[in-house]
Amino acid sequence: MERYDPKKIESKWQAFWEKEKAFEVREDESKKKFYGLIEFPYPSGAGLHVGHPRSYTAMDVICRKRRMEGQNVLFPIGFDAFGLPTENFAIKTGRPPAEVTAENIANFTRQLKSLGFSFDWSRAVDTTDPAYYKWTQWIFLQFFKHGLAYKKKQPINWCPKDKIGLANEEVVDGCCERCGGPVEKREKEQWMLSITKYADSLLEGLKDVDYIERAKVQQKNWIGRSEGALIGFRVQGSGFSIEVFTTRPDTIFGATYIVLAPEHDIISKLENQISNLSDVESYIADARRKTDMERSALGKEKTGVELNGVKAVNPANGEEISIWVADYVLGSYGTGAIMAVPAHDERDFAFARKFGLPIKEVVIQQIGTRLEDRHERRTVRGICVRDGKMLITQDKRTGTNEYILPGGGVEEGEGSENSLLREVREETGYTSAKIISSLGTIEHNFYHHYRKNNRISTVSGYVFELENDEVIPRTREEIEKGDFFWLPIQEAREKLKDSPTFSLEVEFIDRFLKGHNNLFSENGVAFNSDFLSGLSTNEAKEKIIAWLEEKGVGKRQVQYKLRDWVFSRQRYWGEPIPLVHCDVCRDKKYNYIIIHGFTSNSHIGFKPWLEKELCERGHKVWNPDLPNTNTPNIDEQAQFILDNAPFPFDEHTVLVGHSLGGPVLYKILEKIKKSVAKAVFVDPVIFPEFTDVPRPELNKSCDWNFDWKKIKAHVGEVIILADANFPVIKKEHLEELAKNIGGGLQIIYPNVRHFSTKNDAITAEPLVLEAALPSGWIPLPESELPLKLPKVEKYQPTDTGESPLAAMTDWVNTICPKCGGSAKRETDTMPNWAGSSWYFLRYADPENKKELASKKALEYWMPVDWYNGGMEHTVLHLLYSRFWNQFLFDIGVAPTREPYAKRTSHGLIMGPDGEKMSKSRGNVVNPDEMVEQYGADALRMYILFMGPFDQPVAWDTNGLVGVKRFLERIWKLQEKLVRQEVTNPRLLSIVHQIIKKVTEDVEAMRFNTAIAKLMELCNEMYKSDWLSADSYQLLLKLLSPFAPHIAEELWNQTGEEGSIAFAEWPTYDESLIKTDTVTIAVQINGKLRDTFEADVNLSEQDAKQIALSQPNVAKHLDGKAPKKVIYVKGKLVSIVL
RNA sequence: GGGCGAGUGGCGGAAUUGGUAGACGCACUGGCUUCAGGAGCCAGCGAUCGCAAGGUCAUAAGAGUUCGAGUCUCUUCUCGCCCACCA
Repeated sequence: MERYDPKKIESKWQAFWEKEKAFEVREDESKKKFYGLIEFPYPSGAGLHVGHPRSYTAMDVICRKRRMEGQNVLFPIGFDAFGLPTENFAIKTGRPPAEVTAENIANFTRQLKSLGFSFDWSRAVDTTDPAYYKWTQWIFLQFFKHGLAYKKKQPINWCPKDKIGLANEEVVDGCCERCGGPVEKREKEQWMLSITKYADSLLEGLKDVDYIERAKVQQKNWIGRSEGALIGFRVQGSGFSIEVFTTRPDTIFGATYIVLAPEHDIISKLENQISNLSDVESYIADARRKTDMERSALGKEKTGVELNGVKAVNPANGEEISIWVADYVLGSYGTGAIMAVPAHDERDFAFARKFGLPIKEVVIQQIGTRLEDRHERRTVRGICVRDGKMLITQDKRTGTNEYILPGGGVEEGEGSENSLLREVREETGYTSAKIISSLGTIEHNFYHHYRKNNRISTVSGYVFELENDEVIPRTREEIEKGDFFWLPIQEAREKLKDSPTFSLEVEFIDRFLKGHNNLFSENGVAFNSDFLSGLSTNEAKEKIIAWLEEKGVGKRQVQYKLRDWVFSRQRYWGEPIPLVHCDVCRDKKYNYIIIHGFTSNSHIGFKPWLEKELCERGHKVWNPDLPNTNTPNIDEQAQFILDNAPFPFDEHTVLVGHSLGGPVLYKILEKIKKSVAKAVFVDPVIFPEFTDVPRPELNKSCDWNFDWKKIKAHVGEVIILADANFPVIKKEHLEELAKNIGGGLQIIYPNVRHFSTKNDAITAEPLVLEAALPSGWIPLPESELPLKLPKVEKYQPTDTGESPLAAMTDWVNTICPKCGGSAKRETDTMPNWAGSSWYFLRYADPENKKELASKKALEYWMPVDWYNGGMEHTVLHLLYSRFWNQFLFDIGVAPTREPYAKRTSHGLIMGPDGEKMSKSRGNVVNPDEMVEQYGADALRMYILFMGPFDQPVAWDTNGLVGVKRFLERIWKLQEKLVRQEVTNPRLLSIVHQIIKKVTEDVEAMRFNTAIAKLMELCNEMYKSDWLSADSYQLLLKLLSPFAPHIAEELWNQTGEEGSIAFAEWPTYDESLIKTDTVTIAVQINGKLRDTFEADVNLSEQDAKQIALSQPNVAKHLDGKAPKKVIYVKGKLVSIVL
């Protein structure tokens, strides 16, 4: 027998797999497919470190096992190669990033291949390859054409060190995620992707996928959906109204002031009225200078300035309230303004306390359930403490001698504070009680034992002090009623605790002990709130929203924490954004025709407004009334427009059709000869099918048969706007229209439902105007993709923050693809996230030159069945790639809405010192050295054996010795091989147990225990003098996913031809797992005293008898008769003495 | 502050989900073998009492449920991760 020499056999089998193309796959309908995915690496100059392969090895084991189970396995690999480190390296050395990247990829490839992963290398992708990023650019253009990419000037996070704009997501604690330096705010025009439009869809999709719970929770938190209301607060003496978002509209009666974020733009509009403008302005300037970090520093004192001279009006009660600016309100969330309810919000409370603002209690805690037939009362309770003791009264009338707090009913016309002082005097005789603080109000529902009725009592609690010990004599009645004591506080609490009747008193004592400060931020019962009083928080929310909507001062609103995605980078090493800016196109004047809908006309809704806005910008507009509007004839209406239009239908014309104007527009487009510049469809009808009521007039209005080919040919740009909240026109129809006509569908939130009005009002719809106006941003035609990165001299971003591409005037100056005039290219590039947001789709068909991947391949392989990656990517990468996939699904490119059916995460591998591996710490372990010393198989096994897969573990090279020894023992087992068929029943049973365990453990990613079992099996085989070839081969098969090289070699040496990678995965036989005898434990009073061997089918009676007769048991019984004997079948006998 | 997770030998970690705690591996100790070894083989290895048989105590701490708890419930402590003025 030769020695086990990993170096020799590993290179041998790697060459074999490569030559045989063993792991290359194609679509095969006859087999069940399995798509296993790992996060493709960023090919850094440092090469692979020992942490990278954890995920790859795990997924390789799973894929190899699935292959042996007969599945058609796609296990691809690629490189996410755009990124800052390479660019920074280029800046330092002047070497082109493409060249450096190619070298790094070659090195990574060599390293990955040396570990024996069963990747399909023929499908490797590289995000920096123009053949790949052509499709990244193509997807961006689809976003653009569907109105989901827009440019916006806004404050962005700017890292002065990296000279790069950062997405909110990349800022951690106010510092740059990459370099750790502080982040500043800068105003910059940025390309944005409207991920917020997919917020609900991204949330919804989580329900159908199998992700580890943590990933789901993190995604949910990141999206941060909250339901509440938008409420307008009129500003006194101005035409303005401040809109606030709140999740607690039920507390509106307690809103005692308004707070604006320093960024809020209404402040400048109110300038004339603000009497302390300079104070306000300097506060705002201060806030702006501060970083997010400073503004949100933990436990920071609240700061703020009142806007003197202006007041807002609380729409619920008409009260005048003050307006403040404070940086505890964020400009970027909600409306950038809040209604402050200090009694029920911690932050508002702190602010109100600091600035002495009124605190009004409008929600109270509820104790007990309300009962029918009840008596309502207002009562008070007081806590008086002195020297660690508190004052307690005892009610003798009930016969139960119950303890209570001093207090009682509030008389008509008496303040609750006064009534407490009166009650104290009557019950105890103390005359010098003085109230020092409030404990809030509680609604108490209970049965009154003495009065024998149900009570609903609104109880106010107070803390009072006795200024001296003066006492007056109590009345006879009072003395008979009860007595009073001083009890230690805890003792008093104990006395009250046990009776449910006194949960109110206990709550007040607890509030007192916790230093209750009159803040109650939980749900409860509305109080002092006019028509809301008495309603539960949820009922009150519903009622007030309905009320606000009816009054027209507010509405229901869903708000997200998720912000749109800043998609621009002012960098070189990224995908160029394939747009040009053309001033000529932007400034061009058009002729507009506006076509109204069913039962409408030209002078209501958004149409007159749109006409005015367009005319003001120098365009010409024809906004006619159509004939036969109430019983429409679409063909006639189209003809009417064709006959009467004051403009020719050509490249200078833009058509806008609303609702039933849509079909009119299709008919016009069918008939015209030349192509018009643009068509804007506003909630257009496509089929006369509606989700609410039938509209028979519309069925008859035309043949509903349109020649989409012609229509498409007669229009340049198409935009379809749909009201997200208008279900009557089906979204599927709109999607179909978008597909037929090749236009962008934008699902939006117009100001008015269906962009129309019930009455004759004129409404503004800025989104319609935006869609109708010419844009200066012109997409490159798809035939011009990829737009390749030009070669530049310098990779350093400019100090103004522009991309190095901006200096390439030859490249920047170009021709407008639309008008042929001179235009400028966009010089921003895409962020790193772009290429990795869709790579899993490209793997399905990586060579495709016509599409990002063929429909057929995508339909076969998608979704990814199992995606494993790092915990650090469960928020952003996962969210972004789900967003892209959902969008691609919506435009008919991706076959499934969700890209990943299952997502798991591995724990990081730390350096030997327990710290995160990094070059700067000098604790990086290089896999090359490990392979050299111990072999790839040992390295793979150790990576999986070192600890639970989902938890971080520190690297320990010593541990490798153990698995290396194990492999050597496997190798040496050959010596025990005998050729003839032999059976060893004990071993056979163990083998089958282990097949079961390993099969289950691999699926559950419990690799450490799977390997432990393989070691056990090996040890068992070692104990035996001889070993059958069958058993040995079973072991080899189980081993092969973990240590494929040695498994191939030994498989071969046992006389098998071909690769073990496609041998059949062993199945276990449940009947063989069961053994004839079992060890039964005997416990006495829960302590193990003895064990005995017995037949599995031992009867209960026999088991008990044998147990009792065991020598050691008898000794412990000591002649006593057991009280009870319990038998757990096949496991133990438990004897109770 | 909020959410999630975890605390078991000298170390990494097992424990059929309520049933013999410490599988498997590392390190360590003793013995055998070898020219040699970061090699192999055999044995031991939670603490404690005992020559031993055997006993007692042990899964962060404390209480509870149970014939029986590492596992379930409550309280407390410690650590890790993520989020954090999100109205």
